Amino acid sequence: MTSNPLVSKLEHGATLRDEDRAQLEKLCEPMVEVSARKSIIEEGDEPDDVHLVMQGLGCRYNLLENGNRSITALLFPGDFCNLHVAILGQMDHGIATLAPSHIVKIPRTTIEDLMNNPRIVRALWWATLVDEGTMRAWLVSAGRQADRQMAHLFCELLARLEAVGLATEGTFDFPVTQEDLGDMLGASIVHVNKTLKALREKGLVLFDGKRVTLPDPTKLAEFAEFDPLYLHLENAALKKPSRPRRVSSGSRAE
Amino acid sequence: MTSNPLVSKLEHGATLRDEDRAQLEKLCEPMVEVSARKSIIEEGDEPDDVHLVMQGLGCRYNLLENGNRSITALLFPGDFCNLHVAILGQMDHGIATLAPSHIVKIPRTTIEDLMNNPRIVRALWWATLVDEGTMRAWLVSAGRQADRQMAHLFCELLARLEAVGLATEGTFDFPVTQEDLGDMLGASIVHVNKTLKALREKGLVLFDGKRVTLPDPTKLAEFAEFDPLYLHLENAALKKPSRPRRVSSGSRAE
DNA sequence: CGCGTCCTTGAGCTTGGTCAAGGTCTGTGG
DNA sequence: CCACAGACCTTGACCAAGCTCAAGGACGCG
Repeated sequence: MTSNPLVSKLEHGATLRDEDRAQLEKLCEPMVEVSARKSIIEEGDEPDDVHLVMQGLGCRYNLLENGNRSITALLFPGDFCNLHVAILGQMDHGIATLAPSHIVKIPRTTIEDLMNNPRIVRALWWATLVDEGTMRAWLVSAGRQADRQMAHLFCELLARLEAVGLATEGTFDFPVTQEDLGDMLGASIVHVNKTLKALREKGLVLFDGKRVTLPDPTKLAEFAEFDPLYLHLENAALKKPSRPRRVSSGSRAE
Repeated sequence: MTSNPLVSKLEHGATLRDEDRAQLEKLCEPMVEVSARKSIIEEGDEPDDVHLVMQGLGCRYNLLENGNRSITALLFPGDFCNLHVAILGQMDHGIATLAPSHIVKIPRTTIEDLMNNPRIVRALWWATLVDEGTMRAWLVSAGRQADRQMAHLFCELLARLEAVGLATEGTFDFPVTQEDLGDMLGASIVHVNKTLKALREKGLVLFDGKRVTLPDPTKLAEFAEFDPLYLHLENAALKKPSRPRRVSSGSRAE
């Protein structure tokens, strides 16, 4: 058993040996402390190092011309900010902290060394695909009403954080402002406030700006139409018994 | 010069040798013809083969419980449907055709062979990252008004299709219904119709269900706040001269 | 104690959804 | 060749979700 968030996350997607764990743990220092609401990488940057969140909470974001910020992903402990540094030049989005965090900067060459270990390559590829699935789920969710969308987000957070031991009994730390939440959902701060109130009155979500409590996760998942398949976790919270089948009249190729 | 869409796409992201091109071209047969609106892979499937679009138009989609379909990506010639088959088990989304298409099915083992060629691995990784950037751009776009969002989509299509020689002079084939367009934008069919009318009256977009004409791409890009950075193409259409800088009061780490 | 940041709520307006009706186009069978 | 059906497009009327503006309250920190 390890307390390293990178290792415990990757164990969900790949089979690692002790030597792999040691190699991964060696990556995770030295850590830099970054306070809340700091920019780490900006759109257009060409960073030399790969950044990894070890503690706290970061996000991917894009700024719009009207000054709005769109948050496209949350980065929890064990999540990489820019693993692709060696392939793409400029960043097409920014990275910032939402809460006080510990970040590691890993030189590009160290990452290239990792690529010689096929089990680690596989694990990192798995993590990338989960990130992609998560973004897809956000995109689908963005087309729905704000209350469902917000409920879906909280379900996802519970499932993700439970998988790395950061949530128990339907509660977890989530120190963000309502404005941050609005940037995640593409909603105004006023509407976030009213939506939170509605979910609270339904007994689905309690949130005080620091911590989230979900009194009845199953009921919340039903309300949100949440299905954790996209997280590709073995024993995900809120897992559905069976897959929904096609509704429309379309027919299958061949 | 090749007419193979996979090769000409990957040349934008990696440097290939003749032997690499030959190896890639060998993948691309035999092709299967699939008519429009057919399901190719469904959510929950565990496909054995990797599917690649060679001609036509496909999409990634998710079905919601109310029967709505959310299209999360468009698959043009040269795009893989499920390159990750070896890493993830179940599909967390479906793949379908929108237009009549030619599809290749590549056995998993052939893909594993490809992974021994580092230039091809790099090229495929680049393609995956571009897909990811594209999805991120859709997510950001989803938070904006339908007319801007639609304009953004048409700008993206122009840039992507120009890069593979499928668009000239601001016009390209795009045989989808307004309902399909609604599924891409998360908008109702009625609103799609009215939005198309508004863009037409502004002289920005002409679309007849088969073909798109953009009379003034620069003006459209300005309206859409389109920036092709996320496509990571060397000589992208509609490229902006400089990157926008941070507006908010946030400060940088360190 | 005072200021800044964040939360809360109401009022009015805009965007976009739903419903309904009719129009166009195309392929098929008489 | 025409009639018809089905799929898709178009438009108007009305309603609901969500945005902006505005004002005030709670809380924490220097």
